[in-house]
Amino acid sequence: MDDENARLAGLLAQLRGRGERITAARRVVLDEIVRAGELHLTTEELAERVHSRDPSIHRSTVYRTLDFLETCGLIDHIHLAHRPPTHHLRDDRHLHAVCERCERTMDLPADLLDELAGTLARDHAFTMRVGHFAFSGRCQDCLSV
Amino acid sequence: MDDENARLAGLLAQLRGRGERITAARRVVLDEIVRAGELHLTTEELAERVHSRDPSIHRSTVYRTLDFLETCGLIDHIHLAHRPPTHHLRDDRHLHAVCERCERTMDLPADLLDELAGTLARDHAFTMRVGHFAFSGRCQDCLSV
DNA sequence: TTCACTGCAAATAGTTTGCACATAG
DNA sequence: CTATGTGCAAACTATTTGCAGTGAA
Repeated sequence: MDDENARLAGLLAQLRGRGERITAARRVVLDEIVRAGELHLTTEELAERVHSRDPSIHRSTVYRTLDFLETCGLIDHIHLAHRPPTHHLRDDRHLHAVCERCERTMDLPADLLDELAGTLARDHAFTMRVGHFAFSGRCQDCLSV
Repeated sequence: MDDENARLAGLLAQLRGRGERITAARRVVLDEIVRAGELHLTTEELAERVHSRDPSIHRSTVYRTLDFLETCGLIDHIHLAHRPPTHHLRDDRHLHAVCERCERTMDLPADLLDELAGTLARDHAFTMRVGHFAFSGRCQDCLSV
């Protein structure tokens, strides 16, 4: 996908613009996150993909790189149900709901939380970071079980 | 507190009513959860309190007991920010917001999510389990930092 | 008396860290 | 050249499990 290559190039440009170094690890990790798209990959899953592309990149480097990219504001992590956190580009703005029984994840429009975010800000002086946690509950199929 | 003793007695009665055994571990774990009230104790924190009251109760038993009590419907766990899950009585119905910077937890009324829960059920066939995750964001003091 | 519950030790999953070496700029 | 990033091994935190023995009903 040319689209993905362009996206990667843009992200690397952001790093360069901030005066950060571009290393093999950062390039490959970012690339895998771009390629993963709407998949929700955990750190271990990303590490595995990264490692299969470049076996010299150590798992601990992937952990450090993800921290770094998040600090730089390029990516975010999100908690889906009871598995380790997953990572995605920060500009992917949508919400998630996970069925606590079948573990199926569904994507939801980000504006569902707009009103609640407003209420929290107005009445409780709390600025919500939308989307950091998934909603937990039951999908239709699992409701009666 | 007589109130807390009564609450404990009621919970034990529920177990007995279901035909479950009442053991020392179950008694002490439930008692500590009742006494903890609005504190949000992790499994390890509970295990420590339980152990200091009865050193013969092993940490792994506390894990198993918490699972058991949740399966029975007496307690729930909730994810507050980036620490291990915390436990509370199921009939404690309120929401939480955690500041991602100072880690302070604030309690919020449960009805804040009523409308969203309705929308999810109506438009997305998803029945939300309210309160399983805390909101993440920034409290007023940390907003500008 | 019987079977569910528990203690213990060991295994597992996920993540972090110290340090010496490698490398981007 | 030099500070920053990385590999590696080891530590650490949270949790689970197999098994043999204990105790609630």
